[in-house]
Formats: sequence, structure tokens, C-alpha cells
Amino acid sequence: MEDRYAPIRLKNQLCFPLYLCSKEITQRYKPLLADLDLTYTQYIVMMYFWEAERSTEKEASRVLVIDPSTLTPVIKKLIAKGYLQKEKNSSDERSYIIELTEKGSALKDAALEIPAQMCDCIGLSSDELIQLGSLISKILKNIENTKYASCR
Amino acid sequence: MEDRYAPIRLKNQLCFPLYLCSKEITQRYKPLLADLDLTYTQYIVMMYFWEAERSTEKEASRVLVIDPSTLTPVIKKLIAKGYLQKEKNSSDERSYIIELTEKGSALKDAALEIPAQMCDCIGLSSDELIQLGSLISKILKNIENTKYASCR
DNA sequence: TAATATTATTTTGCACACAAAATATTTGTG
DNA sequence: CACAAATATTTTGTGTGCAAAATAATATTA
Repeated sequence: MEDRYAPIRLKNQLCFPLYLCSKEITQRYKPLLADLDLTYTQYIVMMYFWEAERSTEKEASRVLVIDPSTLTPVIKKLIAKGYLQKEKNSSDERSYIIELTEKGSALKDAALEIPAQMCDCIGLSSDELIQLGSLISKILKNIENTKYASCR
Repeated sequence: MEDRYAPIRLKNQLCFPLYLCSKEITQRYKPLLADLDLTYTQYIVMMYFWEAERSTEKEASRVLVIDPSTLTPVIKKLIAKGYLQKEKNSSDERSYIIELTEKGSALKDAALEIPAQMCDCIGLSSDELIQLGSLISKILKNIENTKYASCR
């Protein structure tokens, strides 16, 4: 009763539920973020700037692990909404300093309730959350370490 | 030394590493799937058809939790590559029957090695894989159950 | 210092991903 | 049977996401 093709059966994949989970969570953020006029990616970027206040695009790209060619238009939209602003870096005119506006900073308080609401949607105990966090970070570390090696 | 804004600090989010993890895994699939001329989403769809052999688009969309308007163009590409084919459903002319071609079926054998290679990239023990799978499925179940309730 | 290489950002092209509207067909109801 | 409601698929519009090329400025080196 063995199944030669068991390895490629959908239900035997871990990656598939993980990909679903990520998509579903993004979906659940939508109504919560609509009040702030943010998409999920824009929310991630704003979280970075709520903490950093100011930064170059390169540094934001590095921390958020978002490709610069993705980040440029996202930041452009956040500038259009008035949450961020941008000026030439006087010490290196190739780069720009992006910084939080007052309006962008004010948004931080409106966002404070969101994590608790998301936590309810996810429905794990705090022990389970810690467990999951540690497994995910283990994967991220391992992927990082094997990034430039061939995958086997 | 309390931090009023701790809930929205990037490092205190679980969703962010989960979103990263999903993106990184997709990235790691790329070189493995290049040989099969498939993207990650196309691979998911092919896995479904390797098992189902034939199906309507609606059913595929339901099982894979991929929006029909996303699935249509993906299937179109897989047909163009010669892996799937499509014919009117004679019992209901609104829908189509999508089915595996011989070429598409043959691809299954070439794909057999991929999961083991991905497993190495992820680098978790089998216990940890089971643990992670169970946590993810718990989240998916909870999201499913609270889908039409307000999120709190 | 002039030519070359490197770096930060942007642009272009292709592939999802979903919401909302459009289309074609079928089903339910008077 | 006519006609409204429901269903399966497709199209359109907007927003990521990444690779590769383009652009502009800085750093390196012969």
C-alpha cells in the first residue's frame, strides 16, 4: 500500500499550508487596516518607520527584506498619503532620507489596537505563539545560512 | 521602562516573520522549479492535477484556496506550456473540465525529488515539522471559523 | 586625474493576488 | 414558458514581488 508519489501529494507538503496561512493572515488584516488607509505591506513599512523615524531606502529594504524595486513604489504611495516624506541625502546624493511626517507618526496610536485583534483571529495560546515563533525563526535562520549554497 | 508602543514593534509581530518565511521559501523553490518550467503557484496547481487528473476550475479554486480570477491566467499558462488541457463541460456549459496532458503527467516524475531538497533548505527535524504543521493548521482552522464574524 | 567599478535608486517586464464588474449559462419561481 | 436569481468563468484595476536593465552619483585604481 505504498504510494510512489506521496512526496508530491498536496496534503504532505508543509509549504502549502504555510503559503495559505500567510495569504489568509494578510486577508484578515485588510478590514483592520482599511481604517488606516494601509495595505499589509504598507503597514509593515510604517511599523519600520514608527520605530526608526528616519532611514534610507536601502536600510529599510535590508531590515524588511523587501526588494528595493518593490519598496520604491510602496514608499511613493506612503508619501502620496502624507505619512512619509523624502529628501536628498546631503552626504551622499545617490540616496534619499525617508522620514515620518507628523501625520504618519499620529497613525501609530490608531494602529495600537490592531495586534490584539489579529491575535484573536489567529487563536493560539501564548505558549503556542512562542513555539511557532521559534520554529519560524529557525527556518529563516537556516534559509539565510544556506542561501548561497546549492540547495542540497 | 515600559513601552507604550511595544505591541506594534516589528520584532514583537508574529505575522511579519511568517510573511517573510513564506516569501523566502518561494524564493528557494525558484531554482528547483526552473527545470520544470514552473513558478511556485504553477507547481501548486500541478500538484493538485497530478492527484485529481481532471477537475473544474471552481473545484481547483476551492481546494487550493486560490481566487478564480488568479487561477484563470495561471491555468491558461499551464495550457500554453502543454501541461493541461481544457474542454467545455457538456453537462454544464458554463464550466470547463481541465485535465492533465501526458506531458503534464510525465512532469510528476521529474518533480519527485523536489520536496526532499526543500526539506533540507528548511532544516527542521521531523518532530519540529510535525509541530509546525499542527500549529499552522490550527491557525488555518481558526481563521476559517472566524471568517465571517467580526475579528473580535 | 581619467577610466572603471561600485552603489543607491528607479524603471521595465512578468507573475501572482484579490475586489468588483462583466459575460454566459443554468436554475428557480411565478 | 418568461424572467429573475444564482453560478462558473473571465476581465479590469490596483497592489505587491522579484529579476534585470537603466540611471545617477560616488569610490577605486591604473
